[in-house]
Amino acid sequence: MQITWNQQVVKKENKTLVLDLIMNSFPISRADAAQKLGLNKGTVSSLVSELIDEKLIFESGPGESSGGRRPVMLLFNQNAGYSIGVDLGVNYIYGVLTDLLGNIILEKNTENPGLSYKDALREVNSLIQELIDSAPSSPYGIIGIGVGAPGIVNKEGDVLLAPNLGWRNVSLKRDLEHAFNLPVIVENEANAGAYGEKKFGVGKDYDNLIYISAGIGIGAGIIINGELYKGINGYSGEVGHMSIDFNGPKCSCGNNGCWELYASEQSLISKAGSFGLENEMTLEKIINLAASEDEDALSMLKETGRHLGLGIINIINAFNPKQIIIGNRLAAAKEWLSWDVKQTINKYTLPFHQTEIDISFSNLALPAAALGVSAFSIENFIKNQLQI
Amino acid sequence: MQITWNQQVVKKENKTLVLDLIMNSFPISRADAAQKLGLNKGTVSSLVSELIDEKLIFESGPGESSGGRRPVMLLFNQNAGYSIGVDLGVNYIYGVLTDLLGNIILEKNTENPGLSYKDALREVNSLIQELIDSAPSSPYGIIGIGVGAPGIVNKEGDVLLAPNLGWRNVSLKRDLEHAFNLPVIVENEANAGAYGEKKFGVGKDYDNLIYISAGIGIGAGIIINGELYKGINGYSGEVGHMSIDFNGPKCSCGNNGCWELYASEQSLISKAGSFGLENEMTLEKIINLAASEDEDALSMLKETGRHLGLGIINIINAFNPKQIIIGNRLAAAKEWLSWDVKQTINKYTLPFHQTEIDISFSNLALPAAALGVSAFSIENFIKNQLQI
DNA sequence: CCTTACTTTGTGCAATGGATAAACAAACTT
DNA sequence: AAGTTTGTTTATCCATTGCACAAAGTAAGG
Repeated sequence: MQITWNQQVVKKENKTLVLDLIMNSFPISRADAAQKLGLNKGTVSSLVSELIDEKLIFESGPGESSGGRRPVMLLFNQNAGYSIGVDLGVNYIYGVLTDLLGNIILEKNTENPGLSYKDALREVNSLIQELIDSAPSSPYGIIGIGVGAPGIVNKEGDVLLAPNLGWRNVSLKRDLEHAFNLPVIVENEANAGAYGEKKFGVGKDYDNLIYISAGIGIGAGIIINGELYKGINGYSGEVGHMSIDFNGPKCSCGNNGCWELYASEQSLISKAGSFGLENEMTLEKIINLAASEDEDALSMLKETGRHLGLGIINIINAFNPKQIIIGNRLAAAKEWLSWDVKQTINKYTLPFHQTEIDISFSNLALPAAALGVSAFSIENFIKNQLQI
Repeated sequence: MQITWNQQVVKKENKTLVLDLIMNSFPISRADAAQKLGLNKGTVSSLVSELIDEKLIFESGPGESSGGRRPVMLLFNQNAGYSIGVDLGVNYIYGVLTDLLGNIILEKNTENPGLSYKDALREVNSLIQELIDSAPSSPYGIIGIGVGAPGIVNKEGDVLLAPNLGWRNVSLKRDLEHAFNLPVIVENEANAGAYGEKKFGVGKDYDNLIYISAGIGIGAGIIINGELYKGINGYSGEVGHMSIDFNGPKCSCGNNGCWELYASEQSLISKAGSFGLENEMTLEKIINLAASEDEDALSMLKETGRHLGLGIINIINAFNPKQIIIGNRLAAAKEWLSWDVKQTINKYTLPFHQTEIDISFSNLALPAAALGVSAFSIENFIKNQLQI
């Protein structure tokens, strides 16, 4: 049995169009919406009155006249409910409570939670509970929880492997759903970041982009036609284990010369060792050294930039995206990486690709991963809400 | 102004569903179609009668009774029109005339046409004209022409660069449209092959696959959710220039250690040189040597298989597809490549990927590229036909 | 300041057209 | 003869549309 098409579907789709328009270009009048969407004024009026009944939008009062009757402006009711987004890091848990437009209402951070799944889950639960407790009252309450996790996540929301946390086959989504009785979405951290950047960050203007999450390891989130592409099982974007040197050193994954051995935070720290710098090196220390013009730090970063660029070239050749966003921890070193990344790409990419591609870095002030998963929850909620 | 939804759209979509069903599972009765699609019997009856009027389907007579009145079976009118697909190779032009189901009615081959664009275009024109002239008469006649070309093709159907033909910036689509006054589609050869395999070949059962066209160079066609993914400009799938060894030899593209320096037909022939085999080596000669158990040929092929596998691992990690199809010239050496390709992938891929992925080779009896572009033309035609 | 003509906004209502359910006729099986 | 299956017909439902219209504004002239 297939999806069939009938008038109910038409109505649902048109209602979605109207709501999307109000969400994206507010305030807007009924007449303006009708004209922009190509729908009849009456149709828009009737859909709008339903949306008002459902408390998803509201009338904000009269707008400016353009030579006739003053329009009644419509606003999306961003406080109709609240969403929670959690970025589950290796040594932190960061959570946000957002309104339905993704504006941050409240943020909470837990440093150095226990590594074991049991401990981490307890911390995540208590952080989420705090966020829930401090949410303002609203028609729909908390509409869902999104979590970004640093590992391989299947389409059922199980974390199959999170090497840096030592987790294997944990049913994170199911456990959280049981704890809170709310819709839960669990996504790979790179996918979450990709969507966060696409909705709220430097990827706002593009619908085809690839977000490179360069942290301890490297992962990628792939946005095609404005939607996350997850592959057949949800494992797409494992570009950290793309080999760029098949004669290179062994990687933990079994392959040789994986990209993340050359261009991740981990690799940068290892390079520090070979440069004879002190042990216990961190990305922050390296950046500080570079800021004070330390020659070794500068050339380590230059090399990392070149290696980042080499992998990005491979990605560009395969996907032909409109934009590449470099995010996560290494984005903090933008100032020292950017030139070498772009130079490498310009030098070694087919000329056709170069003219049109945009290479950007994340703005670290934006918690892209947490906002991305929060946005997923919001979209699910709205889709379900308009279902009938 | 956006696309808006109304009853006409509903009708068009339902009509498409009915026609698709009849195209894919024929013969089928009205009642059966209604049940399978979840549409009302009356709706199906009315859509079917329109499709019959448009000569896209016809009644083939009574079928088997299942305990009551015998059904009237419906068939897709595969002879309502004919489509042309051309595979433009480096030293051949191969064209097919197909019915609307992609069955080959006639094939024509031109060996060693002139290399210059002017010469090749003249040969292509005359081959297409011959196919047109021998098409049976039909309600819609020739419904379109598809061409697969070995090079970088943008979304406007210009061949921007075909290194092995020496073409640069030729407006192939426009020139053919002017010559025949028919809808023309020009696609990259790998994209054409991918779609051909997906529709008619070993990819029939899958909707997420990557076709590796391993010929003189290497390209890939990417099928996501049953549709060709072309990237923002149409340049996706340039995986031949994915570097698998950034310290490796220089490639003509400017990069180092590109995959096609290790795993293409060209590279295999070069390897022959380093093994001290005679000059003027060809893939066919190497295969013949391997068939007679020549040690050098066997180990050359083994190495090529391993190198093929290494690049495929990178592709799997990035895309997480359901299937990889190795096609074009090197597929002829399947017997000597298959084991090493699969072995390499098993050894070096993350275990999650391994369980579910299907690694296949093209069946060379199937002219995938020509059939793929022919299928594109057919789909365009049907989409336009149902537009009103 | 008032009047008049014109614009723009938003609602109400009949018409349109496509899907649906149910009744029904035709054709077949048991 | 009774029951089944197929395909058509008919009345009904429902969402969009176009148009009329009321409400609420602007602009210009006296």
